[in-house]
Amino acid sequence: MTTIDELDSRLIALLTAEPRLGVLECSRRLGVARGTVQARLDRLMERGVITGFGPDVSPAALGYHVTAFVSMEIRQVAGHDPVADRLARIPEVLEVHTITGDSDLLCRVVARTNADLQRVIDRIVDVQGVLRTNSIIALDTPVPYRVLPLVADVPRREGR
Amino acid sequence: MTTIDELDSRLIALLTAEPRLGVLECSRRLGVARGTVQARLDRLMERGVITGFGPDVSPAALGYHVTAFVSMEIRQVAGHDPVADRLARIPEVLEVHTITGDSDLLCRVVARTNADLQRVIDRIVDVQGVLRTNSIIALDTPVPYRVLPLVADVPRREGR
DNA sequence: CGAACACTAGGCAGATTGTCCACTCATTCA
DNA sequence: TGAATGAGTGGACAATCTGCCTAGTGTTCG
Repeated sequence: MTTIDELDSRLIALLTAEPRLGVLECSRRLGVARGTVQARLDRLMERGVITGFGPDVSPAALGYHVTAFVSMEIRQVAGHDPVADRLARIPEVLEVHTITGDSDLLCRVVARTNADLQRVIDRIVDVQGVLRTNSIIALDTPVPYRVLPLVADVPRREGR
Repeated sequence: MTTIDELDSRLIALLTAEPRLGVLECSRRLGVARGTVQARLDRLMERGVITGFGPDVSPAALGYHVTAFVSMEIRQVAGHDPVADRLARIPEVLEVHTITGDSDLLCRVVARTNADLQRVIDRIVDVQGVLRTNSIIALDTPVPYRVLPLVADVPRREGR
């Protein structure tokens, strides 16, 4: 299994805090040679630990102030799920999971307003194979998505 | 409300596809002057549309192969929620939302294995104020988190 | 009309990148 | 033990990019 050491962890934390940092500046801050940082970064990406440096876009800043989790029951089919494909065509659907429990799929959607959410849900319900949906609105997000604590935790768990 | 035009959209899409691109290269690909790209980027960040360029870390690559959504009922308190604060101290808790519906909080957690998930849930249950939890495991994620379709959609909706 | 704004096109010095190299140190293993 | 391997260091190189500035051109709008 892939693991990371303390230097990797510090590097990721540093880049998370100040993503625009160059390799050279990172090496200075971490107190290691530039080549080392470069090699570490390359390896982290090769191993898939870091999947990219994509710009983080805030849906809220674009006017999508409503976030909701929509779980749904679908007509089960064998093999690859065509329902997920169709859901993927709805821009407001940001994420889709197949899940355990009473429902089959759980997706995260955003909308401009509550009224707009209705429109989005209607689109979801319209998707062929969707039998029933259940929506939960996220009122607030006291802990926004983050991975840093996990990254900081890994080298500790792996032993020094 | 903040909005973006087609050039912003293309810029974000380009950077999402190839995040390591520099401003100069972006300007070439988009067919505009470097200063324009620079100004657009600055504005997008000022307005909070782009919140950062943090490295995207894959929990799975670190050995956290299990993702679950844990909803919970909590002892309601007025004002700022101390339960969320305590949940935030658990590294495996990646995200916390307050929600509508039967439950009060919904959080996304990861764990190394199903057995490990039990440990994480135990930690959650141990949090003062948490009365009851309900876990749903994400078996598969046919649509991983994405914002691109939304970004591509905005300029269209805003009119040309 | 004039002001404000966004964009283009260019120039400049300084910093950074990608890519080499040679050397050291620790670990692994025949 | 001794050789091989992998990781890190420190330094060097040309090519490139960055931040910053100037000047000119359209557009929009009060």
